[in-house]
Amino acid sequence: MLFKEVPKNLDFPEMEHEIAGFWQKNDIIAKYLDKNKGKKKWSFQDGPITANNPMGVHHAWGRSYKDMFQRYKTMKGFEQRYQNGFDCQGLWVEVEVEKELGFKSKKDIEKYGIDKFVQKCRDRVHKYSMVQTESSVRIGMWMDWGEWKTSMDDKDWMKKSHSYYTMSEVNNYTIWHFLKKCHERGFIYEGVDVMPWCARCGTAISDMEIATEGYQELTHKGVIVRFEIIGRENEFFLVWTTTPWTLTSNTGVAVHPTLTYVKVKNNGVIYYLAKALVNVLKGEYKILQELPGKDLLGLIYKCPFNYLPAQKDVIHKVIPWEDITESEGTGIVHIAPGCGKEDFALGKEFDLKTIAPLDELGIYLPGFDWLSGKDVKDVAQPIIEDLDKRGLLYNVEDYTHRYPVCWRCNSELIFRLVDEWFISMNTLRHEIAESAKQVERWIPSYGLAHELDWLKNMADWCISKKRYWGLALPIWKCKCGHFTIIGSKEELQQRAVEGWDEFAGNSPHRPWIDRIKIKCEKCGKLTMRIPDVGNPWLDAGIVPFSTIRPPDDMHTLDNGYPYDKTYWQEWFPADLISESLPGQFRNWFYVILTMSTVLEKKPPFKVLQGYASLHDEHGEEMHKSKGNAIWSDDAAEKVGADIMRWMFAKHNPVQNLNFGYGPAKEIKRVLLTLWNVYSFFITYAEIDQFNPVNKKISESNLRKLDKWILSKLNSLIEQCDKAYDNFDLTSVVKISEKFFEDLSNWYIRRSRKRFWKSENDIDKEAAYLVLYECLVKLIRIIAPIMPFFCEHMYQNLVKNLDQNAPESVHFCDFPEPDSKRINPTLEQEISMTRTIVSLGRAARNKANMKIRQPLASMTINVPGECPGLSDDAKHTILEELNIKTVKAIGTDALSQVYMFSAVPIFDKIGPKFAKSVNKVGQWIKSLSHEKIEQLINAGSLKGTVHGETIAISKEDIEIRKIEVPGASVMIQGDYGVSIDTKLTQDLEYEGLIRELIHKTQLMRKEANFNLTDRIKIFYQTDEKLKDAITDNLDYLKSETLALEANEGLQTGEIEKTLDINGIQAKITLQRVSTET
RNA sequence: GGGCCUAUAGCUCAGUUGGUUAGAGCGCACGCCUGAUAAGCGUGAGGUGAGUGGUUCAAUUCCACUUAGGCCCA
Repeated sequence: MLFKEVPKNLDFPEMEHEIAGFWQKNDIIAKYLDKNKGKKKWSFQDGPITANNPMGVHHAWGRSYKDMFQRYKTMKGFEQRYQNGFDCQGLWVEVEVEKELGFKSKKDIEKYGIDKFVQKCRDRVHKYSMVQTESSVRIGMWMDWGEWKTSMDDKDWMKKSHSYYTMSEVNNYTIWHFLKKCHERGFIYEGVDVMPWCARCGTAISDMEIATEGYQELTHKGVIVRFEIIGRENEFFLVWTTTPWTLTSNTGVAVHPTLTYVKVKNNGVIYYLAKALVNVLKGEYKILQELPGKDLLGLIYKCPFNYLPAQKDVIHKVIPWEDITESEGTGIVHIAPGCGKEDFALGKEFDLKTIAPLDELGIYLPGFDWLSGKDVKDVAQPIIEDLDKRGLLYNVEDYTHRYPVCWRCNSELIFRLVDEWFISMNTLRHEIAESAKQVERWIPSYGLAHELDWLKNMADWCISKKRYWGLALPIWKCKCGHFTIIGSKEELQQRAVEGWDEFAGNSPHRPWIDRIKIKCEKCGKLTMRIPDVGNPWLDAGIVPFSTIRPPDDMHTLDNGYPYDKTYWQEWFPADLISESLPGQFRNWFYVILTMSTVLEKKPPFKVLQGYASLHDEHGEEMHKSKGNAIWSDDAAEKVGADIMRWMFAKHNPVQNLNFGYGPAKEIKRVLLTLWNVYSFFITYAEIDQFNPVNKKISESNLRKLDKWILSKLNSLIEQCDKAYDNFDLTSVVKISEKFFEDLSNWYIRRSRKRFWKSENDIDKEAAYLVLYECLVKLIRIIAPIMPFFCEHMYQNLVKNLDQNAPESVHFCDFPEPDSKRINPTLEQEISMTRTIVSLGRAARNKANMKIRQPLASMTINVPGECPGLSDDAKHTILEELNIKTVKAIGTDALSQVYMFSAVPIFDKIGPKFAKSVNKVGQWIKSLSHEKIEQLINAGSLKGTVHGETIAISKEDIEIRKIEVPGASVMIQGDYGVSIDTKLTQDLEYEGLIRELIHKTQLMRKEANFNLTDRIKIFYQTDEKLKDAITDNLDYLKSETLALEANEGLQTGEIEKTLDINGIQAKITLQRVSTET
């Protein structure tokens, strides 16, 4: 056996497991990683995946891109780092561990012990990084994984894995270095701000984190409250809010200075509100006065909760605010600077008092009377009742709006005044924008505009989190107010006055790091580290600096940035990053640009390739809670990794991808075309014992068809190379699929007889060699996209025969196109031939003439500039269409098959002929072809209708072309085909015989005869078919392998009554001999 | 309110120096092939290219505005 037999229908997952076994057994991945050592470098920077859960199909999408780009560059001979990265620290891991342990709040964590909790977080990362590595390998992602199946109590597991981990010492200390640089430029400050806050997690949620799923449609109480104006009797502001709990901290109201407000009398009371919003009033009202908002400025009022101790001595003012809209509420906006972001900013600007009512778990602080100690979640209704009791409630209604929720635990966020640490973006934002502009290419190109928009609008970066598992912010703050930022482990050791011994040997995490005390530079007192941990985007943002270090020594502090930049410089900046678009402009892209700008004043990547979101097959977002999420492993086992990868690559990355098993089936069908080609080749090459080793394609033996497919093949190589180089996988897939189609539906279909014939001549060998060439080149083109499938074919087609060939298709170079083979003229000729054939089929379809019925002749119309049809092309067309001759070919060949007919345009002839219009219309319809030609040539035509002479012009009629009887015509552009549908007796008889042969073959199959069994045919039918059989007896016998065909009835293996083009025929088949 | 993206067949989407007649897959209908066969192939129907205006000899393509949807920000 030359080749391994291949199954007719490919089971992708099964094949992939077999190939994965082969790779493992022969250490293929390691050899692949080594292949280009010492050659020119191409640098890919992996954005870390959070090692917190199994991989979803959305991860598989992105990771497939990363793998495909790197594989292509490997085939092009570049040395790469193949470094994968895991994101480890942050709230998302904590939340999962809390769930595991059944914790409800931060108190549970403190009770459990921070050290144990942190260890649990570490373990989770360890576990899921292994799970994700396995899933990545399953989908064919070849990275430098190192040793990754480590036991949970292996202390060195992180070193054994070659992936980077953002919780590593190296990563954390490099962030310290960055923060110190920021501090040296004065960017770091501790600020008070109102932040979105999750009371369950007990932490601020940064702007960056309120992502798409950070909002939910929620219903709250919208209340309208009366604010009594001081110094004006019986006059009130009407103020609307959806967060009654914030009324306790109200210190002002805002009006739009130029909008029109009204003073109205309603139920005997005077109210103020925006004119456009008077429909909120209940009952009758009378407008007493219209006034611009600015006329209300300077008034003071009684806050509804002025009895609370926290409100003591507060003056409540009216202030201007231009962002007020007339779309909802009352146009007078309640301002609580301690409970809202804009409120806080306005409060600062207009010197309002700030009252912060809640502690970090959302409980009212002392000073709020009956509310103190109550949970903010539970106070809306009591507050409304309290207001009502005191006569201050004007109205209350349900109000549904999009409201921010915690993106991890789904709790409603509140806005809370907090002390957090920030990096100021005042000057930095411009520098980052400059870096962004230096990026060579954003794919898609709108990326730069998008990033710049974010940079223009973003707030200062809040880097602190009041949590446990994360970067220990290296900030030691003294009671005197001074703070110190430590930039490295070394510096920490030098500065440590207490606690170093306890800390040494641990990673720079809580709680160990918190033991260390240093001396305040200013007052000399011992100071503690602030308890906050870092925002996790610090962790991911530093990786262009912290992770580019010698792969055999990833964890030594001083052999990489910033101590020893030798290795780092060879790989920085990255040639490519590839990540999901929607969130990353304000996340990863933003933070790596920021950190790189501070550290190196330039962008850390040259090209960014981004992609949209993955949805389910109905276009819905995937959520675990919704039940429509799909794990990568499940998808791989169900449809196969290569099918997923092909689907991913085919998709336009800017669009959301709808992933599902339905779409996967479509992909499989396309790939089965290629599989069928391969399986066809194997089947026949095996029969003929065709061995391509040491054989070369000889130009002189090639047919036109061979030259054509070789031209297509080399165009394909050229175009795919270009597309890959452009990171445009969509094009690679689309033009490859077109090639599968050309190869299968034209090259093989037209070449079948060459493979079937019994003699092994040079023509047959040429066909084998050409098909072989196409297959082995093709698999090298698409190997980066379908590593398993291509490996399978490679092993069977190449390695199986040639021990000197590279061990794996993934060690092969990307094919070089042979431009001499590319022949556009030939490609055009075949394309023309195929167009004509398809028109011929359409014409047959229209006339209801199946291919089996031979026809006498056809006429072909071709465009003027076309060089005419070669004999070869003509022959192909006739054979494909089962037609005897071509009657005419030319630019005007179809003129004879059409007749003109005219249809009156009544709009035109109506006014001309008034009452006789119907008669004229009939006359027009009856005009002959020749008369219409006259009309066309002369522009007008005279005639007699009911004794009257009339004249019509060209414009009065619509000219239609109709086919002459006996022809069926199809036109497409300048191409046209007319087939002669008239049947002579010979043609009819031949058609009958072919129908009979076809049905006899079906009977042979049904009777389970072997392909080579000889038979006898007995028939009983009418005269016409009998004549037809007599006339074509030899043909019938040779096609059906019949020794005899006789009239009469006999018993046999199978007997049937057939319908042969409407003629009944009783047929019996007898088997005469059988070969085994 | 500002920025970005999108709008093409029932569905999912292609379509560039602006140029005859806007394409594909799926689905649907009809059919072909029967030596790749629990496969393969073809043909057909289906479009006022979201709307309006502009630039141009010519606009799905360029520009402006409007509408609808999506994303980001305020």
